[in-house]
Amino acid sequence: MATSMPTRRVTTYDIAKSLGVSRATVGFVLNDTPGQTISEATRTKVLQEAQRLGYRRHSAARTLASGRSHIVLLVLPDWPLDFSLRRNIEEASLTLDQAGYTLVTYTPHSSGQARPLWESIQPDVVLTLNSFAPGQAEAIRAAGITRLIPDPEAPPSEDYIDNGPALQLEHLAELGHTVIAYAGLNDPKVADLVNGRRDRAQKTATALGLRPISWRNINLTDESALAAIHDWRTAGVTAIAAYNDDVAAALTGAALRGGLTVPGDLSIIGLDNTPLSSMFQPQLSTINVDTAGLGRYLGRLALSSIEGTPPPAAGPEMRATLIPRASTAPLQETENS
Amino acid sequence: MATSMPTRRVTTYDIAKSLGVSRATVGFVLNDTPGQTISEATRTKVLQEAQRLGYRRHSAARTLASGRSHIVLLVLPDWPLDFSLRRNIEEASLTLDQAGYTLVTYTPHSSGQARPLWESIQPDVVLTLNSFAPGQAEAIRAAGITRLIPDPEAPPSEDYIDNGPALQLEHLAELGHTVIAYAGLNDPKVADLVNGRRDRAQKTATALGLRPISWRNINLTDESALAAIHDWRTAGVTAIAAYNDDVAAALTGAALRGGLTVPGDLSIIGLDNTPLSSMFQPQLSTINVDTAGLGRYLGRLALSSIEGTPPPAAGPEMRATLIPRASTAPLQETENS
DNA sequence: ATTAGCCACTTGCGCGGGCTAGTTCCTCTA
DNA sequence: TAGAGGAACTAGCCCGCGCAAGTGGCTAAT
Repeated sequence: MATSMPTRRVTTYDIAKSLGVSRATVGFVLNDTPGQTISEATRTKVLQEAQRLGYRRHSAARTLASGRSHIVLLVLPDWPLDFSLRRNIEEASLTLDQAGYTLVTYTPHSSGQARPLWESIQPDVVLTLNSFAPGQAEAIRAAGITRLIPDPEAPPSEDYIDNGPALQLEHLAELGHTVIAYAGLNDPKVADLVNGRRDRAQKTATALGLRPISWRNINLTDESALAAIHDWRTAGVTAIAAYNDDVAAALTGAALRGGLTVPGDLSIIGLDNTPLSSMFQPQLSTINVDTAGLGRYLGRLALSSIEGTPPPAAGPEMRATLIPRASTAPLQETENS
Repeated sequence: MATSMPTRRVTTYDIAKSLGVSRATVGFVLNDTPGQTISEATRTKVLQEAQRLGYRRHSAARTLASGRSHIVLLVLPDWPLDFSLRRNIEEASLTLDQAGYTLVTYTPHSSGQARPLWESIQPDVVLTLNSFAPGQAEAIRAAGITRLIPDPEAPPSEDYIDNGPALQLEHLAELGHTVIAYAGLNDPKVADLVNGRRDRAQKTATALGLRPISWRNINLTDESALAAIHDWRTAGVTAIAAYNDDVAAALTGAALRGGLTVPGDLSIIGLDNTPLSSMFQPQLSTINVDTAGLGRYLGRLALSSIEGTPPPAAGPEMRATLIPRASTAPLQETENS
């Protein structure tokens, strides 16, 4: 094999020349440019020739000429990419891809990457899952990017996804529990999320006329979980809403090893509907979040922002739903220490 | 505030005009173009004006003109991004950044993203940590990218990092153990890694004149770990080398809960030197891998490939080192079933 | 006196493709 | 039979920047 000399890349010009048409025509075909009429014969000729020559668009040239990079940047927080998040991203990516956009994910690292990614690739939109860190939105704007989602100016619309904690509380209340605790995760990286969910739970409790829930952040260890359970038991707690399924699992495991029964002595409900939650013994009641649906929604949100169309309606399929299983049960009206 | 009319972006032309110099001069200053002599006065004038006008380079135009995107793409496998991997990436990113390149990470998702990232952003190099999946290298080449690391044509140089398993075996052998088992992780996503390390361990055992190690992949559950331990104990195994610290922790925990002592009855050594390993009780012997150093090395490797300079020497600081702690001990010459 | 060479720049082409403003040809009326 | 109108294209500018090739002025060497 000859060490393939730097064989120039195939351009629209090559296609045009070899077909005896103009570059513009080729461009129109390749982009399905609206408002252009191209005969079916020419269209297929161009497409075939492009295929034959192995044409691939030059994204940089396209970006330069059109002013749009067709790249959507998703700024991720520093949390571990768990099961549900990955599904979410994947689905958003797919949605965007179908519209000709590419999703790039990026985690700004603390140890100061000098040139943030949004400067290097000029995305059309920058997304984030929670909200932009202080100063971050300004930095992105300064790089010439005008479309940020969620809009840093808009008030935080906490409401549109995270109704999971509300469902947890409603479920437990419905089972007759009145003394409920909230178990967060003691990890600074997700502190914001934990606090957000807890607040949501607290509000729901108030709305339901329950007494204010007591909360505590635990580590995923037996000791930590047991200590929390011990305190809550002495305070008369009969049900726990957990930040996520991992926390619920830790609590349930600790409770069982500590000689309690679940849900007999203690009802515990998680959130996320991870595969683990249904394999656990007892199977954990939890909240299912349609991550795939959320991902698609995020993708459509980005598209609407780019194309200036009205934002997609948040479909009901995206609301969290309760998955009652074996770790929650009606309050037993028995001896209470 | 006037809804800032679409205020055109600042270009080198603007700087040049406002300073009364040519665009080229501005470009030379902004890029420190070698082989060009620019007076200090002009240089600072240009820099100041660029600053004042808020100039930011247009990456697409730069890519188009120069033929290089200054982007390095790191294709990640589908594993969870654990502690050490993140450090690794971060360090590589930093190294590249200092040379004016940007590292973008990307995980191809199974559910078929239509347009892989390397087509959308035309990176100068595509890196991967292990090796390219079958067909992947060809796909990348087809997109016009010529620089792949590791070179798919080169024979796998298994040797340059993963001497960790060898160290594990040597350590255990040195302590007098002769019947040693290897515990992998039963997760299809990391199967290649597991197999690679196990092979490495196996080879070392042979080289040391030990009898072939028996191996088994476990899940991170008590039952799975206990079952493995039980079988190995009946086979006379006195020491276990684990795929990583998590596996070592699972085994150690299970052994203790199963009534054995570690390292009294069983020596166990992990790999990765995760924070967990030193917090465990007993503290786990493990292998430290200089992930930060490896990250820097990867970055330099990419740079050398782009700039055509000879590849960096793999410094000794990148070799794995043994961290002997409390979970391994000399073989007890006692009753052996 | 001529030439060579350096300094500090400038001119201008081209990267690949989008897109506006034509142009040509054909068909269909009145 | 002219003219309107549309279908099916083409010409050519422009995007912002890199870079090769120049350009005039000046000094140092032949």
